[in-house]
Amino acid sequence: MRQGQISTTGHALLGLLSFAGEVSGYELKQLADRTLRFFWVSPAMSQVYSELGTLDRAGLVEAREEAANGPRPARRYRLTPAGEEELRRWLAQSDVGFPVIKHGVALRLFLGHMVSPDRMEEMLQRYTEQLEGRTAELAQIREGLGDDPAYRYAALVAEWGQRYYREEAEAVQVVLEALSRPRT
Amino acid sequence: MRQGQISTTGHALLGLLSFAGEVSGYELKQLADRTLRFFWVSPAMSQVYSELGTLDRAGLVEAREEAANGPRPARRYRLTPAGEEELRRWLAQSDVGFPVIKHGVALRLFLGHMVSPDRMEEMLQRYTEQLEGRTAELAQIREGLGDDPAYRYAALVAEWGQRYYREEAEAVQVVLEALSRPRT
DNA sequence: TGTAGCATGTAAGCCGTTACATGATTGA
DNA sequence: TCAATCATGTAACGGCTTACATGCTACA
Repeated sequence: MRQGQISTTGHALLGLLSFAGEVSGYELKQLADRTLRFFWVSPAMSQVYSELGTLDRAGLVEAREEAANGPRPARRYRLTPAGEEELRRWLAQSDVGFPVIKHGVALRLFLGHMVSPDRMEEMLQRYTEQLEGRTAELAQIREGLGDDPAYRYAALVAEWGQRYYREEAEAVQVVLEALSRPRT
Repeated sequence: MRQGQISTTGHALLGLLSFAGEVSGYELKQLADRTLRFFWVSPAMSQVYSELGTLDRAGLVEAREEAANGPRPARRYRLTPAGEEELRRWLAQSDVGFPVIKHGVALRLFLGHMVSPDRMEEMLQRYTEQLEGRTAELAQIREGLGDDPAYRYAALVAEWGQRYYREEAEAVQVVLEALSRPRT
């Protein structure tokens, strides 16, 4: 029942459970891949399991054992009242750091004096393609949310993400143009 | 002389040394705070020192001991030819992952169904202010770079960053407006 | 005289990943 | 019958942070 030692990712999983009702570790990971991935990090499968263990020991989630078909039990987890309380407390009190970005493309552009122009252009082009892929994924997710008020906030975040990807694509075009101009 | 075990942050520091000439660990950290921080992560002081140790043992940087004023020697590091080679190799060959964002504001917006409207608005307002601060910092850095071709790429990254902060601020305004409208 | 900045490091520990281990079910 | 997907976990380790330890110099 000790707390304060739950990580942000732990709280994020708690948050997913507040939507999801009762899910297995496996399903929780899939949900994270469709949501958290876009604005946080989708934890590895193994971390989902270990985090659920921690949350369970802290009394913040509850496991229900299903008919074990195999050597290990099949568990489904749901939020406990204490878990919901902790989540609300964390949302109300934790301090919100400025976003941290690990942007490999920007890092390599910054070190452009050591990269061949061809490689640089290829990298930026590839990033543009990846952005298109992500935009498409996110558009599909946004569509799936519809205008159901239950997903109001998820929809806002998805729209924010789409905006961001669009802007990134434009910024990359600006960089490509600047690079194609001979330097003064 | 073993390599392939240098982390991305290690390579980023190698990259900073390719600009900086010869610097102390302390100066390298300061440089990282003015550059890496905006698109990667500025490593903790202690990590700068341990990373320099690793790079030294790998022959990628070279330390020159200065008159030790105190119990510990004062070291200044510079890139070796092997270090420059490794940096070029890494830039040419390493695969560039899609950027990873840990966006605490978006995470909390996503969980908006558990946050009071007041707290949410306060959080978004605060983020706007932080964005203004960052924008000002970055504007100053961009100015300092001038149009010196040596800082061509740094300038491009700084401009990209400014664009990004501006867009984030606009996106937050859109969210605030959406939240202030009564839901359908 | 005390505090901020310059300066270098070690130790402990958290967060998270990859690799490994195991097995059932479903469909091509 | 083979591969993919569902499903649950352990072990080892990397990367990074915070806390701690130490001491000089300049300045208010």
